[in-house]
Amino acid sequence: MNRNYKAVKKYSSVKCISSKPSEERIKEAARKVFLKKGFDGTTSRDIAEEADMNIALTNYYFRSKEKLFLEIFKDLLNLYFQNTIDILNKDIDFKSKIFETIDHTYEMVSNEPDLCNFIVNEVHRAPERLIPDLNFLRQIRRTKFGEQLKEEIEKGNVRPIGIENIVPMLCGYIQFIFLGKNMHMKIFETNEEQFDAYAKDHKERIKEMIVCYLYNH
Amino acid sequence: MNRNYKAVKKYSSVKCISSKPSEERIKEAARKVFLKKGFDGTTSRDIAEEADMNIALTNYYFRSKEKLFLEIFKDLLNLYFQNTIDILNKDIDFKSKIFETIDHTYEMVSNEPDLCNFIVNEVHRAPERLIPDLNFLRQIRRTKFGEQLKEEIEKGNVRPIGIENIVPMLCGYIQFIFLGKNMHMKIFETNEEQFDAYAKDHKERIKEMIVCYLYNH
DNA sequence: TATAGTTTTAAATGTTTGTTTAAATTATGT
DNA sequence: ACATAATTTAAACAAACATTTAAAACTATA
Repeated sequence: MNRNYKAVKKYSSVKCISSKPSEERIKEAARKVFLKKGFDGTTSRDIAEEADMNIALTNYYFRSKEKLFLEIFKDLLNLYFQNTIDILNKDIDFKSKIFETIDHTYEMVSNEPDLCNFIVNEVHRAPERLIPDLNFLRQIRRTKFGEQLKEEIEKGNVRPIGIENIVPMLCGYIQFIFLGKNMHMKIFETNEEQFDAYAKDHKERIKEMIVCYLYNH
Repeated sequence: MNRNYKAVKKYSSVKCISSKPSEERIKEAARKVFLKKGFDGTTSRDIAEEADMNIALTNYYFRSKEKLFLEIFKDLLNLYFQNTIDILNKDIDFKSKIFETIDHTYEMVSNEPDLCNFIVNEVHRAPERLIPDLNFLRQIRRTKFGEQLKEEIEKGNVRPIGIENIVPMLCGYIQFIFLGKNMHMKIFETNEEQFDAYAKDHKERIKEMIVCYLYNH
């Protein structure tokens, strides 16, 4: 008997294709459970149960819970950052880019409500997990948006401000609203629908506030 | 033998005084570990080790890990909200109150760097834990600051905005900066000292931004 | 259809988990 | 000093944990 066929990648990729559905099902289940419960709160059995598969398969395909987590984490880190970086590099004017970045962040956290909490918490608990993706993350420091910002400041249109201050404004402020969603709903006794309306309104306020701050100096 | 003397509170409080140091030591250790690792990431043995005490004592004094957590959680929820509520009820003018609230939030998260992440994450994972403290939390909806805001809006000084929109601006925006501290330090390759300077600068920007937004309409 | 390659399974591995036990120790009131 | 109450201890508990095993069940192909 030879275990870890898949894990050690001993055989041709052609053969592996046949295993794709199972491997994919585990990843999808793991993604779902990790997002909801975090690494510490998730057990291998949770994942197997969610995927409706034998417990041994998670280790057969991914060798360990940690390695499976790191694959999911990498994907989710991409989902969290990649589109934003792309928008910041787009060929549109400065102010539109501000609005689009805020809108995109709002859409992202609306569509994947646990993503923010997951990323923020897992990075906080174990920041060393970021190291393999550091080069990817550092892209945020060198975007077309950064050049545009510099231009606008030099022209005197926009007040002096660094990229490290403005990006959290575009991405973080609306994220915080969703990070504290449950808290907000309890305090203000609202349901999901009412919260969504509130968040949407708040998003527009953030846009106006940032523009107001940048252009009035 | 009679176990759970302390836990079931069968005997006079005079006797219990002698146990205070131990009970307190466990609470302090638990607070420290829970803050750092969260509920799921903390084991009873972590706490006992941190307190340098026998494992059985956590259950002797608090009956279960869950009950011990809920005591800590209650305290930390208070630390997270009480002072802010007090400031919002203070007898100072509207704009000073805005600045003081932001400054206080900044001090709070500086002094207890894990507090924000802890509250945000634990409430997200198990919002039902808030229920015993709901009345306390709802105080935020009825503060002197709310009345002052209404006045300022009626006078036409400040743009129309609800308490549910303005309080997250005062508390949440600076919190987000600290929630993503590790992420920020990795992306921008800064050390603790540099991050603190950045956060302090950003705090002042938030103040100016909010005032700019509220008073220019 | 025989065979080798691959996937899935039930069962077991040794740890670690939260919690409990009963005995040993310390403190208290008289 | 003594009896009783309270605290602390080492050891054990069953359950849950991540992971591994070896055999069984598939699948592809020659």
